[in-house]
Amino acid sequence: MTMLQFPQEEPDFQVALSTSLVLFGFDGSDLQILLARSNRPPYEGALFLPSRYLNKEDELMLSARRMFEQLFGYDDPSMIEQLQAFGQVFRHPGGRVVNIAHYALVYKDDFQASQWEEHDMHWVTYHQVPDLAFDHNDIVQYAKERLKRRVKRRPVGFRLLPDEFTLGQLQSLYETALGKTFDKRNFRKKLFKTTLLIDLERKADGLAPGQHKGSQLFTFNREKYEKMKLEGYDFIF
Amino acid sequence: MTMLQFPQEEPDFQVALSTSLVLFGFDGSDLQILLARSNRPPYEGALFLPSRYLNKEDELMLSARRMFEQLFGYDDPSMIEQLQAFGQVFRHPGGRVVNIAHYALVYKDDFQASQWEEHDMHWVTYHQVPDLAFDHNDIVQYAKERLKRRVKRRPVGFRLLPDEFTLGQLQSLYETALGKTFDKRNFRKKLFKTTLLIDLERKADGLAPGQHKGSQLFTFNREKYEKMKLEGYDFIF
DNA sequence: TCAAAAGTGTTGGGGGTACACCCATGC
DNA sequence: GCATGGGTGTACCCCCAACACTTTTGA
Repeated sequence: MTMLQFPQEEPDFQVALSTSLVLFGFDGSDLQILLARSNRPPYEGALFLPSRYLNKEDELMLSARRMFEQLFGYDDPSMIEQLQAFGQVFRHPGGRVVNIAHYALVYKDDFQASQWEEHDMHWVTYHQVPDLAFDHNDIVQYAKERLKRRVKRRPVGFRLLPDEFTLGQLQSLYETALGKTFDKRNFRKKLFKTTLLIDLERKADGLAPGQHKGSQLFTFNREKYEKMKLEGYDFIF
Repeated sequence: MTMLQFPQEEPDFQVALSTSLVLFGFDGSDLQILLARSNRPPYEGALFLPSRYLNKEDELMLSARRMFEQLFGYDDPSMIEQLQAFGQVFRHPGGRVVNIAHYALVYKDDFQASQWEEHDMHWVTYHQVPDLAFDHNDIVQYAKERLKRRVKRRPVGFRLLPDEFTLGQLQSLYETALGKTFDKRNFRKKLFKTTLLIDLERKADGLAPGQHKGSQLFTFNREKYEKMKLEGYDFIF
């Protein structure tokens, strides 16, 4: 009880780990979060975050990566980040389960729609997350705050957008994630100043979701961003 | 393996949890981190963060709070924050141990020195953390980044300082935590603008550690800070 | 023709940064 | 007397915020 030394008393090897994944997606207009609905008793009908157990020998991110791969068809660990451990998890009849929550940003077109129907998975809009099972609302809340911080410091927004996007889409994404509105002219000036946008010198045909026909198309300057990351940069929104 | 549903296969109740605590302190001049040295085989001589196991029924922060109480003689959970779970922990012969790391900010005078000698605990300066056992260097690194973010957004620095402090102490703390230097005049202007400092209209007697005799003494305006927190505020350093 | 989104410049104010000298204290 | 830290004001520049109208498109 009063030990601060190694080796201490014996560890208590009776805890299980689960992972929940907060997936942020962008459908062209709106920021969304992926939820699943249980189709089996006793939780039938309940909404929750995509979740799995970890085996005791698994690396902490493994379940999140497996889920990601299952939903998207490929494995890209660079998109997944740990949030933190949540201890107030549902009481499993078998014992203590601690949830190590993760989040990831995705462009929705990558999705394997077949997976979702089978598991009754749905996107809900960022502002309309309903009551979830267990402590998953807390996790979503924490993930939103993390996203906010990330969007402020890094141009992560580009991860959510399709390769070619309009400034209207970009602004709408920033406004949702940061919870405020921007003046259109000032927003554009600020973004251009970063020199991270490449003007594709083409206009949208209006077929892609969320793109207004006639809007100028842009893409993200990845090489420049990589160089800026090496040099250290200031990007505060 | 491909389940995304509750209930899933059975959880694996064979993991143990430990907690490590990164304690940042300020001795009047320097930012420091508390380390322990093992005095028993097989880890004898190794340096590590103060750490404990969690019992399976414990709330996640409990061990961190107990350690804090043991070292300081009182329990103040508002000072402790979870960092995240670290999975690459030392291999315990008995099985998998996941470390849920926490950090806290303290003013060193609160410390119960008797506790330390018994457990061979020492403050090391922020910039001179040696090689630690297990993955504790990773945890320290993560904690430093978290501290940096917190210092930028909240006036947490005041938690580390004694009730009465000089502007020199405050600036030195900010410079260490943020890893850069500030112009003295600009630093003062910026701090005064926040109106979070109260001029005590007294000068330091030079007896308190790190205080230059003759320096003006200040204290932190807690009421104002509480009000600002409610209203939401912008404090970016 | 009407509604919704795109596109486009200027101005004023505030905040950040750069910069130098004198005073008080302790050794 | 010398070194160390304390204390003070100004000028410039950049960035941010506020602000309105015309054009294009689709319904």
